[in-house]
Amino acid sequence: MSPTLTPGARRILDVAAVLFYERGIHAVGVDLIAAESGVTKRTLYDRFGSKDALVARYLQERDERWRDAVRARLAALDTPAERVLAPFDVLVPWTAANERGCAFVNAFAELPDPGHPGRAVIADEKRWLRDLLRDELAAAGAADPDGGALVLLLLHEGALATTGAGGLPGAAEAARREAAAVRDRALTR
Amino acid sequence: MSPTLTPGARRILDVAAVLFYERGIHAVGVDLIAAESGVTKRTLYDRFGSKDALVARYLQERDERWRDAVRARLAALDTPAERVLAPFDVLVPWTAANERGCAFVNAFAELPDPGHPGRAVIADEKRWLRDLLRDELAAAGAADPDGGALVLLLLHEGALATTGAGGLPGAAEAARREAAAVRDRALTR
DNA sequence: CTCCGAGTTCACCGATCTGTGAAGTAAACT
DNA sequence: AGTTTACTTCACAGATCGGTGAACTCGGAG
Repeated sequence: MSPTLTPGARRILDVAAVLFYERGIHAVGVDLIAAESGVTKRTLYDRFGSKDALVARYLQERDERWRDAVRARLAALDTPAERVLAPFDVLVPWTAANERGCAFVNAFAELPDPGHPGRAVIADEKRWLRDLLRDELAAAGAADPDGGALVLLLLHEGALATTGAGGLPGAAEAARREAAAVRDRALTR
Repeated sequence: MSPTLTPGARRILDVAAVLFYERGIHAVGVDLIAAESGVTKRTLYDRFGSKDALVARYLQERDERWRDAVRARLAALDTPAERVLAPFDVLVPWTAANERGCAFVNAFAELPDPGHPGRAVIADEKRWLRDLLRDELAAAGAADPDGGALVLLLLHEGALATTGAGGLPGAAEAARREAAAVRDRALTR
């Protein structure tokens, strides 16, 4: 999938991922990214072309890492009912390690232009999760997979927002508990 | 509380509110705000002191407007059960008019410095809503007002995030329906 | 030996950023 | 008449922004 980054490009992307998430996209300049990567700005532009493209790559890689975590959790779960909660299982440790909320929501806040290459990545990420929740609910035999998936999505996104801007570290656990209750109601009825 | 803004300052704040929300805080410069307000940059600094202070004022005023809307809704509701849903009643038209998500979550994404004057406003806003939900649940006789308030908060914030970055305009209605179900369970048990 | 990819150094571009200093104007208030 | 309030004009500062051009080094592969 990704055409094997050069060592320098790898470092740039790792540094950019941390800085963009921790400090925001607009607040972090290419000069800082280059300096922190032990690389010149010239190399950054030779590898990525533009800051916008680098931002898109950052979001893309973060999306991949998160999907891999969800897929890994799914692979460890057998019963359809358990599988519905897989994203919430991942969410608990994820929010503990990422206290600045959802990187995609944050990026959305900073990228008002719908034509920005990063916007497509954001849209993909949200759609992927919603589709996954819907499919798992359907596989578990829920009466209204679409409606249920939307409610679970609300809880998921709410937990991310609430751990970030809300400053409530326990939000993910609460979201997981409530998600289980929503699932049970969707299955028994 | 607010010491009656001068006409110029009023225009500056109105323009800044739109631009900050639509395009982001870092992306909007003071030159643009001044120009769009029909005011010179000098006036902007004479009235507000700094961009950071202007940002804080923008958040503060938005917070006040939103609280007023919730309080107005509360004033029109009688039964304790209805009152619990007041923030969700406000949320439906609010999200329809503000398609770029929660201004406070967005601002949080752009203001990583905990010392920024805007951060206190963000924290206040979230706490106010959580306390209100808790108090209304308690007044309605809920068994666990704290736990219930957190779940309702998750749905509320989830709806805002999902209408914004998620691009799902119907999220607020779904959140309101689910909030009603959560409330009913909290009251009957 | 030669070529190429990866990365370096360094100077530079034009634009934009927040913020300030000094002086002047017009109207309203006392 | 005098003072205050609100705002203007204009020039300027210092930094930082994203992005580029040209030439150079170095190691590995053919």
